[in-house]
Amino acid sequence: MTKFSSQREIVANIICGTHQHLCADEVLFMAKKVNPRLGIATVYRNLNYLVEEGKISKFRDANQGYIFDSNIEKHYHFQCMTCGMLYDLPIRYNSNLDDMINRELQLEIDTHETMFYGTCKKCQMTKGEN
Amino acid sequence: MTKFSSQREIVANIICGTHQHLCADEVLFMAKKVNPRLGIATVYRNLNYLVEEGKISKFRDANQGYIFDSNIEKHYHFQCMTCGMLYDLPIRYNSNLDDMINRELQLEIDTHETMFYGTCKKCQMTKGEN
DNA sequence: CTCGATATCGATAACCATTATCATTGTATA
DNA sequence: TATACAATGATAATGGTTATCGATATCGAG
Repeated sequence: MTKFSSQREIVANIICGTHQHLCADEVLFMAKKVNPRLGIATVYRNLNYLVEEGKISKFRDANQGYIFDSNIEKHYHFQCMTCGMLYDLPIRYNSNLDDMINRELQLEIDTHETMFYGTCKKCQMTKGEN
Repeated sequence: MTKFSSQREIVANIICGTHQHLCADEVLFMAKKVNPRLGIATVYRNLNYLVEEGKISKFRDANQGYIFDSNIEKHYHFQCMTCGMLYDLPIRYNSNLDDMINRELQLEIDTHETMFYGTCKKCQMTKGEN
């Protein structure tokens, strides 16, 4: 039986109240502003609870560690290889791909994750200056 | 200036002579059969050299750590969430996606990586038995 | 309201994959 | 061969995540 805790509420509010992609350290940093005694273990615990409950998702980027995402709709990401910034891409999830592979290769496809890599607008301009 | 070493040759032969996806531990295990003194640092060093030289590629799966892949053609992967097995998918890389995003969102897209998740044929059958 | 069961916290140890260090060994060229 | 230096390999360090466990907080029963 799951009990209320202010720490869980803080973590949930941080990750759900933002449309950014946050790593555990960033969540900890923000959580400490509300409750400075809150620790990294509590952050991971509650982020993983939220993932299990399907309220947020997590994925990996080009670097080490997990990125936590309050957007649980299936969607695609872009990461700038110069500054590391992560963006959601405003293109629709192609579920036809899953169906097609399911049908043609007899695999049970649940989902797919796609990460686009390249250079963001800001870094394209900065490059030109050098 | 890069010099010959038998260890580098062993690692290169293992990863290039297979069509599997190998993690560093697996490469070490196979390399030790040829030269038992070969260490994990040498495995990583030489795998990363090969990646830098563009002779192999590396990516992440659902678990921790890197997967090294001798197939440097852009292609898609499938991972069975039951047994963890990784497969190349026999569908062509959709470079139109990169071009489309490049054009419509003014991002400089170099590439994209897609991982499909689901259940492989073998595990579909095993599931039915329970 | 108080008590007791137990879920949660949080400091920190443990873990695991990867990378860095550095004395030793191997390679190649003058 | 002698010399320069690239590469090795044992191991320490690193960094992110998870496990441990005594202390604390929550909540339902009485």
